[in-house]
Amino acid sequence: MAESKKIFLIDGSAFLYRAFHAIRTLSTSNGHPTNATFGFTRILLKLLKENKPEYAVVFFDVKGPTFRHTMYDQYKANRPPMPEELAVQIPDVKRMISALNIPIISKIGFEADDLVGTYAALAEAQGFDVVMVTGDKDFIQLITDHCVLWDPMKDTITDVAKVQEDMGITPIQFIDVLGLAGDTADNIPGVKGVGPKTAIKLISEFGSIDGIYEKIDQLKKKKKLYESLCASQEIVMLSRDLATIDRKIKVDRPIEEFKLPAFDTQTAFELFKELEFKNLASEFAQKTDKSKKIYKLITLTQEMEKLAKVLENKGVFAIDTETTSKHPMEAELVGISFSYMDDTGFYIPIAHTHPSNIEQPAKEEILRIFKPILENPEIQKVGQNIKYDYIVLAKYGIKLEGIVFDTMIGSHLLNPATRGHSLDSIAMDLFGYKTISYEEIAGKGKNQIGFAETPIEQAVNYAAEDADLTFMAYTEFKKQLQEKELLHLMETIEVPLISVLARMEMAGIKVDAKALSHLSTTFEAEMKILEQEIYDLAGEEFNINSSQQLGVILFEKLNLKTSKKTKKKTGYSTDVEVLTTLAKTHELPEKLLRYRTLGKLKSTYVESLVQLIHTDTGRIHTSFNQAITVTGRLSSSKPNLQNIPIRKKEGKQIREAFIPEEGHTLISADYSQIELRILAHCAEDEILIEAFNNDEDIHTRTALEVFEVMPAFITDDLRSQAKAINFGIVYGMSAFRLSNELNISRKMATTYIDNYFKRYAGVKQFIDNTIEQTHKSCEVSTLFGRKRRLDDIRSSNANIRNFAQRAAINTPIQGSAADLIKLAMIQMEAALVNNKMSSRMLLSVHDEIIFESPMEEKEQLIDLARKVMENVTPLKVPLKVNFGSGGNWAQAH
DNA sequence: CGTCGGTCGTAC
DNA sequence: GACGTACGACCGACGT
Repeated sequence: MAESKKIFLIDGSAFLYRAFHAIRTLSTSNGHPTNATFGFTRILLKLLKENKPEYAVVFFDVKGPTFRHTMYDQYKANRPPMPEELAVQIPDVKRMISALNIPIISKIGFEADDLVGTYAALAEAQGFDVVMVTGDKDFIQLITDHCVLWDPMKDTITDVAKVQEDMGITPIQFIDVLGLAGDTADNIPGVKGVGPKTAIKLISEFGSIDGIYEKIDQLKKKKKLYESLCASQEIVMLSRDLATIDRKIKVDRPIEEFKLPAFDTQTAFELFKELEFKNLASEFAQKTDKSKKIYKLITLTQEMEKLAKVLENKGVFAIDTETTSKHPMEAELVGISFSYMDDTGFYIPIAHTHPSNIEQPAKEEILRIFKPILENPEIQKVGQNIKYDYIVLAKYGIKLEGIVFDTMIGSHLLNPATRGHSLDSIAMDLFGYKTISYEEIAGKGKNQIGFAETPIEQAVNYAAEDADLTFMAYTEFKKQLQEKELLHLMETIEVPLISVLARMEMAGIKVDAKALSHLSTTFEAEMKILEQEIYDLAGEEFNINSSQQLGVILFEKLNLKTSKKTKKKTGYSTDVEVLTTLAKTHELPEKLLRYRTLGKLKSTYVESLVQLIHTDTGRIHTSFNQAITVTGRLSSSKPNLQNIPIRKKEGKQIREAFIPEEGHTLISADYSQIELRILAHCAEDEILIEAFNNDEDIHTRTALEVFEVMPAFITDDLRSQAKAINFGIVYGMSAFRLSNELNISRKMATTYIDNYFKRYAGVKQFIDNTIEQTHKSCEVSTLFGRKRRLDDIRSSNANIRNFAQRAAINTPIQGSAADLIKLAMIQMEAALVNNKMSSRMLLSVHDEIIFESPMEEKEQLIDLARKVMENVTPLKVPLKVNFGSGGNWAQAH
């Protein structure tokens, strides 16, 4: 069967708007919006990929009046002007279409619709099968046996049969449907009280508008409809004419011109890179020319000594270790690579197991030659996540000194909002360079091998490339950080912190494995009982952990009253708030809450903690990440030791399993009200400053100010309400949220907040200023110069904008606190060394540092930590640190 | 069998 | 819609 040729006619104007609204705010790092361009690109790529069209063309409306305006001066009169953020993207969209080598057509006085209609007719006449690519229902009228409509966003195809099936009419009759129903978006009136449904019904019954008016008497019994039809006959005719797509406009480009040439991947790549569509850029990247790269295998003693000499003379180089594991505490060295110059790299294999003729140098020999350089603080080292290499090398008795830069952290400081600062993405971003993937040398899936099993010949290029790119990225990032005034933060906080964190991770924290196993058994036993009770109450067995199944049981089977939907409206919410309410009327929710509490503790904490106890050290070694959070806080993972329970009784038992080494004690040093103190400093608020200067209880003070009562009347309850307000302020809380939190009326909550801002006028001023400034610069910064872009603050979507406004308030506060405690950690580490103490820093939990101290050093540690931490940096209010100590983490707190 | 979005819950 | 920042367990849909 001969395939006829296919052409895709794309309704560009419609997709511009749809893409703009479908995709949330998206912009380049300098604030240029790209959401519409991105959405449009996705549609076109989907089209190209799935349909591999031979012919295609994109049509756009032209700004200015069309023949429809001549027919009807109110045409589209209620259409608001195109949003500025969309308008500025039109050139990008057109460049993108051109980069994909798809022709663009528009014609003065006509809309994209008419061009589609005309070319559809032309193409069909020339024997094409036509696919109209649009989501606009107006195009239904153009559907024929050889012309269908495809909505790529919903992925639906509408043809003659589908129209018949859905509406019982022919496509051409749809014009009359539009004539009757009108179109509010285009300001076409239609018949009053007649919507699409009635219109379809009428047309399928009478065949056409003319048919209706010929037999209008039949409708007399439906008085209202009859009257409005009679009253608007003229309008209907006009509406019908306006809705009719012109299929015969004069066009000059022959269809043969819409035959698509293969498009230029390079141009597309350049454009995607410019627009910062990273995934697309990476997809379109050509294999970068690797011919100028010089990667060398080094195995002989002589070569190693020569390399060591060069590294020493250069004074700065990149280092990367290849190992057997992603977890540095588990990792064994397999090789080391170095680079001191763009486009070069050296690899020294150490422990490859793949059979080979290459003789690997002896480990002792390598260490002997390179140890002096690696430990020399005068010789500068840069790395990609160099904390990892620090820990690995430490295991081999090498104390890496002279760390001056980390490209992962550099990438994050420049763009904290993006996840993924891997060397691969950095290389792509900076140089459009596609690195050798690990899969390429080690395979993927379950067949993947460890690095040690890879052949040395392949490992050389992979490993040397890493060092090379790290060195190149270092040069570039350093320049960029300098330009953006971030280099100081890098050099005074982030870099010195690297080795501090490395030592904390190596130290780890001791856990009582027996206590944890005991907890596990206890929890499990109670859960087992609860499980059966829940099944009995439900009358059937189901997956208790599935909130979806639970929703059905609670709200459909037991008919309990639903109170809210889930955030994304995918089902019934069954969170703690809902279940607590339901617990008043039924036993099941109560049991479930208990089950959830225990399950959470068991699976998230007890079990994962036991698994992560290191076999050699018997301790838990978390990973602190410097390049994750948008505000500059650290994060902790594998395991996350920053969210170990503390508030509830059962949770506390988990904290009790964290214990000090024999003869030691755990000491917790906790910054008191760090965020509110920073707020006081930033806002220069008189009352806040005064309260902190007098070392007052800040929540009590807020209660006094907000509730306007005498000190003697401040109850515990009032104080905790004030506490909620204080927290809320830092997070930009609404009256809605506060009223929920405090279980008071919305009006009351508003009064409280008003009172707060009246009394704390400096805070009010600070918030207003911050939002205003951020709106201007699209950026916020912390006391120490850390920056976060907030393009969303200019969004036309109120939700997105409000979110950005709250982030604009919170980020300087949370971020400054993070900077401050990082600085404190750096100074503490130095102070411990200076005082030749054996106490160690183990953990940091945002406003708290955990130390492990020999019993006899406890008081000295507390004195020292107080001195260092409270004086870490001068603010307009004093800093205060609370200490606690004990035989486990719960006691220390 | 892996990935990914959604929901929930823990911390500061 | 409605309070900022994280990590991670589990479910269930979806793709390979």
